[in-house]
Parts: sequence; structure tokens; C-alpha cells
Amino acid sequence: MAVNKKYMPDEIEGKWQRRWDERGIYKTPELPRNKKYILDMYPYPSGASMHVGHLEGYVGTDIVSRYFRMKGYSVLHPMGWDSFGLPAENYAIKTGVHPEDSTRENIKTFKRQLNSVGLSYDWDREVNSSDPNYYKWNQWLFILLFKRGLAYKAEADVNWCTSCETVLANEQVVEGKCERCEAQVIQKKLDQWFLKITEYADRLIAGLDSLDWLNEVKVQQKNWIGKKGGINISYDVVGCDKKIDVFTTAPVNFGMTFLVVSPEYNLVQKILEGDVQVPKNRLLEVKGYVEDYFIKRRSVKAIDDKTKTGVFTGLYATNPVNNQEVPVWVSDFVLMEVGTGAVQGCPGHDYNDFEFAIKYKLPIVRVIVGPDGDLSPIKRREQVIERGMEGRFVNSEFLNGLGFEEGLQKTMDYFEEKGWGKRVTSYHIRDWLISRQRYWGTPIPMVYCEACAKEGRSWFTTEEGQTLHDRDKNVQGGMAGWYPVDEADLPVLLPKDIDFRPTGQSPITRSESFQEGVVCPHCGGKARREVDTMDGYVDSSWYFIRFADSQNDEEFASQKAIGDWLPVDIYVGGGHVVQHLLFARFFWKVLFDLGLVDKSLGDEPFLKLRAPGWILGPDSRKMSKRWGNVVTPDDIVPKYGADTLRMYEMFMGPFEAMKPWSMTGVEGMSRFLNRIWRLFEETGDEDKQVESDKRVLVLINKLVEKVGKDIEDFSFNTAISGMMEAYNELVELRRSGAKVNWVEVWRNFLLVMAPFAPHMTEELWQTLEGEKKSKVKGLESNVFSSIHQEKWPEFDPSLVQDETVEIPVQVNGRLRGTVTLDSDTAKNEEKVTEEAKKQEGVAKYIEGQQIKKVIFVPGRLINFVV
RNA sequence: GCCGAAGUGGUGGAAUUGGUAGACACGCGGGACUCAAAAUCCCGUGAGCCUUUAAAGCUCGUAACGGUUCGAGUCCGUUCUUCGGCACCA
Repeated sequence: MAVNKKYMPDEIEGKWQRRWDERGIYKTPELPRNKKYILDMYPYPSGASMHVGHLEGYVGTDIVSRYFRMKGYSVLHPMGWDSFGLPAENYAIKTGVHPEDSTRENIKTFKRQLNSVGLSYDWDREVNSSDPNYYKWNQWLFILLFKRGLAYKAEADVNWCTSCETVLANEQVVEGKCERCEAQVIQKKLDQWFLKITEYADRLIAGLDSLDWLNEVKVQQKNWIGKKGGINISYDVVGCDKKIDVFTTAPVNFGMTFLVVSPEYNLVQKILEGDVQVPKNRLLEVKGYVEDYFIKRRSVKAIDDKTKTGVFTGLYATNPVNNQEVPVWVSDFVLMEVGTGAVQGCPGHDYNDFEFAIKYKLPIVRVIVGPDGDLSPIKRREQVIERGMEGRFVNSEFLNGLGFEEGLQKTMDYFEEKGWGKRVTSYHIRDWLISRQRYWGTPIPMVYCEACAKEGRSWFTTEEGQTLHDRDKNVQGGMAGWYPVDEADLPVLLPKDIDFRPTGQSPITRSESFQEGVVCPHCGGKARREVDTMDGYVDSSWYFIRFADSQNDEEFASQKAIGDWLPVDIYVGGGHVVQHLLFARFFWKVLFDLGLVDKSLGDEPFLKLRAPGWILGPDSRKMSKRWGNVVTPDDIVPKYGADTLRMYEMFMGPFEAMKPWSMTGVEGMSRFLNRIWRLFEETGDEDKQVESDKRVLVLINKLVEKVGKDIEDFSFNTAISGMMEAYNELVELRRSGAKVNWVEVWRNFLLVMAPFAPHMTEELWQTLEGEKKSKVKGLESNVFSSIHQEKWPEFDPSLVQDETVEIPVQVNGRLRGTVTLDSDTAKNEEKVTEEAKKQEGVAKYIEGQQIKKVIFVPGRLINFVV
């Protein structure tokens, strides 16, 4: 079996990659049985090439995919490109290179790099989100949502760079300034398309329970959705017929001493307009404050200064529980978009209210007493007791003595009975703003007709002017004038005659071809297309469905293909933990509700989720051009080979942990592969008929069991250390003259190592099998049987336990010796006790003492208590 | 500030339901081979103490302190540090 050659990865890796490709051994099975859909989050093909950090997840899923193929599963393991997005457009602005061209080049580089490490993707299913064949279905989905009333257009704040005159994504705003030109970023109101994800908020929470996801991620999603139960309370303003509606989760109303409204609150407008009378000096102060607010608000997005400011309006409102009149203030710490835009100040029991009360010397009333029994007036922050903390009601009449939570519920019951308020549920999650005033994205396939808009017509209205769709009522603005593009006319192509330099409008506005011959689908009059494009998150919210049927021209994916492959069994990727996963789950649920996803598939798309940890540079800093610490596969593969890269990267540490790259670590792994290669070479001439010692059989069976289990647990590092241990033991056994059937050993060893080091194991496998088949000339022959099409070895459960075990002997819990026994005896308490007492080190400690108790864990440990 | 995760040798890390802490590797030290080097192989490697020709033995040790237990890296409480997320959310 001698290879007669040094391990030269560069000589074997390319060769096998080509042969695997020719034979199509990673093609997805046509008729899946026992399917596993194993998916990586598809990458953005950036101009900076891929680095080893990207690879961690890809190698992990590759190992898992190869393992499940060997276990007899039909595996779908595809890859594609999230290729729409800002970097390509910014690059175009800077250099004039069209995004389409730079994207194509970047994809080429990424694909070459992925292939260089031997990843087993089925490239026949590749998707590319900037390809019209892909974004056609993106547009189709948008229309689907629109027709269901799940897409609407409304006015919203956007980040606006005053110098570039363009909209910026949140990530592009750094400390209130434009990332590119450092000019001031302001908030600007623009008409924007939204998707109604809030309608699914409850189901997005409920679905999480059944998923095999990191708890951390579930918690983050729940926090993002931010569901809270509370009550809306309506307060009468003294001296006029106005009311102030407040939302609160903690109506400790006997401790309520003021109300605060947002500067954008309706009542403030009424004051300024003179509709509600307030003293002159109050009016002036409110006016000044509100004007200042609008200027400030339009300036910086990130207001680091959280010092609270506010002014008294001169108005009072009545607290119904005790008929006390409390002052009404205006403050920008109350956000219009949260709750009702007005809050009740209960400064003893809310940190924000407390801070405000201290600053403006408003009264603070204690109505909750904590476990410390402190009943003194609340003067310090530490004394504040918020909802969720332990406490009982005091100074609250009929509530006194009740627990905090119980008292709040009783208060809400009481308010509802009296008609002063109504329980409501509030959410932190907002509808998903998908409009981008940018070029490099999917055009939103909508047409606007001015004439129809004037008549109040839209896709949702009938000839008689009636609402066609009941959901129209939910849609803000009524969508007058808006019609989806006819599905037969999709895709709406992204125009190419574009000057994408920023001017303050969507770049597509300046395309001459884009609006040519656009007519209103309803009245046939001249109309115009929407010029905004979609957020890239829309593309990535359903690409995993397209992979099931990526070449389909008739549908976004056939029902059969979806039923065959989805949901995704294992989903791996870092970052994007909150947004992408929420959006994708939302899309899936919508499709599920519409029957486009069969009910039997369930309403969750990703059953198991794992996130690879960051790989840091050798200097333990985040890999970045700036630090010059970026390691790419191109730095490693030519010198050490793909297998070393894969093995090292998986050996570094736990899959999900953050870990620094180490070049000496890479060399260490390279040495290990060389040792394997050499041992294989050296054991070639051993007698093949020999029957292995039981120790050898146990070693192999344990290895097969361990590696399989570890792969399923994503514990690749321990799988590899298991292989190293097995190697070390084999060397030791060989040295000690044990009988080893090396063919049998290698067959198992190579098979369990194959998912990790596919090239090297293939080379050795062909040598091994070639010998068996008396030289079929594996390399030249077209009929070779790849190790990657072999079955995963079975292990014999009776052979995974060592013949002898070492039992630690403790006295009073301290280790005083060990006894080595065969594994059966080690389970027998009497015998173990007998042996243990004979131990010199043990006898010393129990001599002359009375043994009070013996703790015996069969096969594990014995402990004498004296 | 709030929510979440994590702290183990010089380094990356291992350790079923609580049951021999430091597997495996890197680094380092020593040795073999060599004219020499590289490569390779072998031995040692948590800290301290004692005794010694040697073998062995003892004590401490998993961020800090306390608790539960025959026994704690693992469970409970408090504190500190680091990382991730959200952030004037009422």
C-alpha cells in the first residue's frame, strides 16, 4: 500500500477537485429520501476577498453535509450570492466601474476561493440576487405581499446626508455623521414602502420555542419584538375638553405626579395654535422648546446627550384615582413613536420619571415598598422600585398590601371597569422599511397613476369605488394611485443607463428608458414607475426557498421542490442574528398562510441554527485591512493545502467561540497530516490477514462513535483531538508489538477523517482500495469509487469500552490512590472496596478509623468517608 | 442603564447526570539523528513544598468571596472583569 511519496497537498488537491467535479459526486439527489437541507447564509461578495473567518461556517457545514451523505441521507447543500447592496454602488461612485461588473468579478474570486478548500456545494443550484432571474421573483413576492395588504407606502424618517444628498442606511451613520464624507446627517421625511411584519409579531415570538437555536438568539429576537402588556389611560385636561392618552406598563397611579408629552404630541400643536389656552410665558417657553426640538431632531440621529430637558405647559390633568391635578410637561425624552407619545410620571417607580422629577423638582411619592422595608421618601436612584422588582403597595388605598404585579393587575381591572383606560399590548418591533433611494437593488414593481390617485382609486378599489380587499383598511394612506406591475411583465429590469452619482433622488429617476411607455394598469393613462429599490434584506429573506428549485422559470419554486427540501434542517451563519432571521421567518409564515408552503412543513423555516464565532487575526484583533492582519485561504492553501486549513480551522476551538488565528497552529496541523500520511506509508507492508488485538478494535470503535457524535454536535475540535489521540495510541500499540490489521484500521480511520480532510483521505483511500482491487489504476480510470460516496462506518457498541478501567479511590473526597480493574469488576462494589482498601496510600488514611460511609459509583469511583 | 454569554497553565482549549482538572495541540526546555542545518523522532512542561540515588509523597490551584455536598470548573448567592445585543420603550 506504500505511497512512496511525501504528502504533497498541492499535487493531489486540484486533481481530486477536478475529478469530483467531473463525476458530479456532490450533485443533489433527484428523488430525495431522508433529506437534510444544510445551508450557509449566502455571502455578500465584497471587493475585499474572502478571509478565513468566512470559511469557518462553510467548512463546518461541509463536514456536516459530507457526514450526512455518508450516513445515507439525501443532502441539499447549495451556495449563492447576496449581491445587491451598497458597497458595490459606492465603489461605482468612486471608480466608475458598474456594480454589475465589479460584482461579477467578486463572485468569481469568492467562488474560486470556496472551491480551493474543497467545499462540496452543488453549484447547479447557485443563486445570485442581482440576476434578473432571481429578482423577478423578489418582485413577484412583493406584489404578493402588496395584494395581501402586507406592503404599504407611508411617510417616514430617513437618514439623509446633507452633502451627498442621499439616504443612508443606519450602519452608514457614524456618530451622527456620514461615513463617507463626514457631513451632518439629518432626519428627513420621505414616502417609503413598508412591509407589515408587525402583524406577525406574536407568531414570531411563539414560533421560537420549538426551534433548536442558541437561546441567546431567541432572547435577542424576543427583545427586538419587545412585546409588553400595559394600559392606555385617558386623562382629562383641566379647563378644556382635551384629553391626554398615556400608555403605561406600570400604572402606579397613586404615585403619579405629572404627565409628559412628546413635542410632536397633538396637544402641543393645539397649544401653539392657541386652540388650548395657556399663560403667555408658558406659551413662549413651549414654543421655544418645540422649535428647538425640531431643529435638533433634524440634525443628529444619535443623540449621545441623554440629559433630560423639558418645559411646563401650564396645563393640568386630573388623576382619576384621587382627583388630584398634576402638571403637564413637554419633553423630548418622550418619543412619539413609542406608545401613545405621552407618559405618566411615576417618579418613585420608574428611573426615567425619577430623573425628570429630580431635575425639575417635581414631587416624588412612594407607593411601593421593597423587601428592605424602607418607607422613607425616595431621594436616591437606588430607592426607585420599578416593575419587575419585588415590592408591595403602600399609600394606595385599596391596593395597600398587594404585591407589585398583583396590584398593577388590580389597578388595570379597576381602570377598565371605570372606563378610564383599556389594556393594550405594545411592541418594540416596527414595520419593515424596505425602500432605498439607491440604484443597486431590486426595483420595486409598482406603478403610480396621478389620475387614479385624484379619484382615490387604487388596486384595492372596484369600479364602484368600493374597497376590494378588506385589508385595505389596515393600509395606511389607502394606496390611492398605486398599482402593481402585471405579473406577465416581470421582471421590471434595473436600467443600465444610469448615472449613479448621488444628487438627492433615487438614481433610477434619471434613467430615460425606465419610464418609457409606462401606463396605468387601470385607466391606461400615463403613469410612472416607482424609482426606489428594495432593501437587500428582502432578497435574503427567501433565497433559501429558491435553492430548492433555483432554475424554475415558471414559479419562485415548485410546490414539489419546496415539499422535497424545506424547511432548512441546519442553518449556519454569523451576524444578522436579529433582522435577517426575523424577516426570513416572516416571509415563510406569510407563504405558509397563503398555502404556498404546504402546511405539513410547519411555519418555521430554520429548524436548527448555529453561528460560527469570529476568527481574529494572529494579533487577537478583528481581521481588518487597517491592522494588516487579514488571513485569506490564498495565504494558506498553496503552502499547506486545503486539508490543513480545514482541519486547523476546525481544531482551533469551539465552533461558536471567538478565537485568534495562529500560524504555528497551522503548522502543527500540517505536521499531524504528515504523520498520518507517513504512518499509512509505513504500515503498508504489514500482514493483512492478521486479526487485530481487542485493544485495537476498541480504539477504532470508540473513534467511529466519537467522531460521528461530535460532528452531529458541531464539536469539530474534539472530533479532531479524538483522531489525534487515536493516532498517538496506534503508534504506541505498534511500538509495543500489538497485532494490528492495518487495512481494517485505515479503512475506518480514513472514513471518519474524510469529511474533515477530503483530499488527503481520497488519495489514501484510492491507494488502499486500489490494492484491494489489484490496481484498477484509480487515477486514470473513469470508474473510480470516491471515499465520499462510501458509507459511514458502523461501530460495535460492545467494543466501545476499554477492557480495564482505572477507579479513583478517595478518602473524605480526596484522591488517595487508584485501582486498575477489568470493566466488569469495576462495577462490583464488594470487589472494588476490597481492592481499594489494599492500596497503600489508601490504607494509610483509613487505618484505625471507622468507615462511616462508602460512596460507590459503579465503574467510576469509590469514596470512603471516615 | 437594561438583556444575554463567558472567565480553566505561557497560549488555543478538554472535562456525560456534580465523580482522577488541565485531554489534544501550540509554545518552551532537554535529548537523539546530522559535519552542520532543516525535517523527523524521544523525554519533560500548573504552582509550591518535602525527601531523595531514585521512585514516590504532601499542599495549593478552574476570576474573587461565601454556601450546599462524602465530593464543586460544573449547583446556589454576592462581587469583579471581558465580550455581544438593545438603548430616553414609558
